[in-house]
Amino acid sequence: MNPNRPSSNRPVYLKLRDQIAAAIIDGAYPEGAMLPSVRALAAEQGANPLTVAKAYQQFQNDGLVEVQRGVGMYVVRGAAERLRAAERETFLREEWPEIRSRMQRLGLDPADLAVVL
Amino acid sequence: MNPNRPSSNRPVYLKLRDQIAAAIIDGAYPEGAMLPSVRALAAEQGANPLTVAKAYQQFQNDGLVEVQRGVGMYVVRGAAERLRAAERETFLREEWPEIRSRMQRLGLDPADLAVVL
DNA sequence: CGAGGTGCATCAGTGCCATAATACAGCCAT
DNA sequence: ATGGCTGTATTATGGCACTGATGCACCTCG
Repeated sequence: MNPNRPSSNRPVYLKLRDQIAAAIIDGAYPEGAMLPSVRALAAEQGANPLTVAKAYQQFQNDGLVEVQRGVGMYVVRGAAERLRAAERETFLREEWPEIRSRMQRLGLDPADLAVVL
Repeated sequence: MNPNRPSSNRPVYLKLRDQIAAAIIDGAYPEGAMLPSVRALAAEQGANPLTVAKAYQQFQNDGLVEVQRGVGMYVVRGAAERLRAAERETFLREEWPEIRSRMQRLGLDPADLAVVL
């Protein structure tokens, strides 16, 4: 009834990007470590290597990942914290206001749902 | 830096749909009242009439709006509450879990942000 | 010097979205 | 009845995002 913002029909490269970002923040990809190669991650996720590359792209643009051509991509020092700070900033500025007003309209209170975990 | 879920580059017909839904829930389009005509709303919003029609489409499919051919479209009795209930349901089931875990990863607590209004 | 692993550029295909130009069917007030 | 308002169906078109297949440039290791 409501085709709103389901993560399902979201572009694959964005889902991958979120997933990788989460892995970096959580330390699943530690700083200094090498990321899975585009082909490896593509095979694992059942996606196209180029789609994975597109997901990786932003991280190197933002300087969170260092590319050694012919070798691989490595997580830069301080990437986790920088990434978290940046994501937090944009979340609060662009996403939360809409979510907040939307919940308000629906008669929901974030404080009540906070405990649900 | 983060092209995540900006309402900006969302399809027009979906933005219109959300906007109309909000107007119904808030009572800006009271029950029994006639909605703006496709052409009128299109002109006002600078969109194409067919795009507006596409936005209206779902509401009649869901029986929240009644069409009187040659006259206009009217908000059905009980539409506001039914709409709110449906949106609340899908929000809690599909959107909130992701938001919740995302905030958790970023070190944010919904309860803290609730007061900000 | 190859072999096999990297990332990356190029080109092509597909589908959704939005717009446009008409045209039609129904209702209503003048 | 006629003009003017409703929603709707049709067809075509341009743009853009997403995905995909292929091949090339680069590096490391044995």
